[in-house]
Amino acid sequence: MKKTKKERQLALTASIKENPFVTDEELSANFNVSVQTIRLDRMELSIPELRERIKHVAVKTFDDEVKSLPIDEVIGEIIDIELDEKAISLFDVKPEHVFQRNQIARGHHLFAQANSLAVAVMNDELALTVKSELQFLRAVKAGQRVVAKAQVIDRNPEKNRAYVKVVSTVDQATVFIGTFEMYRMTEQSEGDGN
Amino acid sequence: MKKTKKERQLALTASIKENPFVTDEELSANFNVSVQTIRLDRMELSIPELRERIKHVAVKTFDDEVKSLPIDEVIGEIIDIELDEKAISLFDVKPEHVFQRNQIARGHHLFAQANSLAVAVMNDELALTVKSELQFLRAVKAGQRVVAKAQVIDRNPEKNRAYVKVVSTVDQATVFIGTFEMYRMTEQSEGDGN
DNA sequence: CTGATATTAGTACCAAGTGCTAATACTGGA
DNA sequence: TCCAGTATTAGCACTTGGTACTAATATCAG
Repeated sequence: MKKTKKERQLALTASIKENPFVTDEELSANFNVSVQTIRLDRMELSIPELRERIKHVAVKTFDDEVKSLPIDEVIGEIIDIELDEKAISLFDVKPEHVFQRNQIARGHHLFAQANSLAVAVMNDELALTVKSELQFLRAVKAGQRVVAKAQVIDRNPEKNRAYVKVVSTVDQATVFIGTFEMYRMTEQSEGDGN
Repeated sequence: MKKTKKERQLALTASIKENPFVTDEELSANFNVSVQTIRLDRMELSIPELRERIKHVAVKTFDDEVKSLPIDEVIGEIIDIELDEKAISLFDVKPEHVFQRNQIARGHHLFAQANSLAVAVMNDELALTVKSELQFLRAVKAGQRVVAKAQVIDRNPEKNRAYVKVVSTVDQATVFIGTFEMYRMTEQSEGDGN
């Protein structure tokens, strides 16, 4: 049985977002409605026609040929944080994070999650990693969710240091342990003129 | 005065390369020839029509929109490698690798370069990092080129282990030192059924 | 001046639409 | 049950940026 207008329009939006190259005709076939209905839907949702959509995608790429995104600000999603104390982040391992050969996550992704969490938990203008010791205990595979828990275990205000321990687990099993010696830059004294 | 056919076709190719979004009509105006001439030129040069050109640009970007995020197979460019012995890679620090606040490179990029170099130097089907110790000695800024040198310093064939030391420098100054205990997986014995 | 090459013109057609009008279907409430 | 209002479908003219093809002119070289 057919979906309601609302459901269809939601699905339509999703469908086009996922594949901007789809024509009204294909959509009408997918949703078992007439092409006109699809057009009306697009109007209401103010989704431009195929050619415009494609053009936008193309222009976008043409523009940013420069930037080619790096790893994001924080790797993983921080779901809990108590500054200067502890923090937790989640990282979903996707196919692009693993070795093709055996689907095992590359070490630097686990490190990136842990390290950026260690940086985030510091209650400072900026924190830099000085030293770190890592143990990769268990292979993590694509599709798994890594939970990283960071804990500030020690501080040395005179030397502007803090020590953070990060334990990452998958389904309660520890897969990675890292300790980080962080250099904190709280003082704005030597800030730039900006 | 008008250009010869050859000149025009050269200019046309360049023109379209520079701006794939130009229509035949615009081109015909640019070169002071008829639209048909432009079409004939495109035929001879086998340059596809506007929409196809745009679509290709769009598809390209759409493709790498998916994969762009992961760090690539090897971070940095390997310029010299002696399997099981040593390897060297270059990594140019770009704006996207640094903290916005102070332009200092994020630790995980240095780690990623070093770690992937350590993996690469292993003469094995696959190598995984087991443990590692890192020192971030000096801040690296955007625009600098990091030279990472990996050296296999020890081996323990019975335990399938190897030890790799990576020293990264910028202008001869050491910025990062990492030691990696690697687990090697040479034996195909326990391979999956794939 | 002739023949080949180059250019222009014009027609029919296509895809993937927009914009508009009109008919039909469906659905909820008095 | 009927009626109003919303939803859906249909149909037609028109638009862009072309393709495919034919035919008429220009232009130039020997």
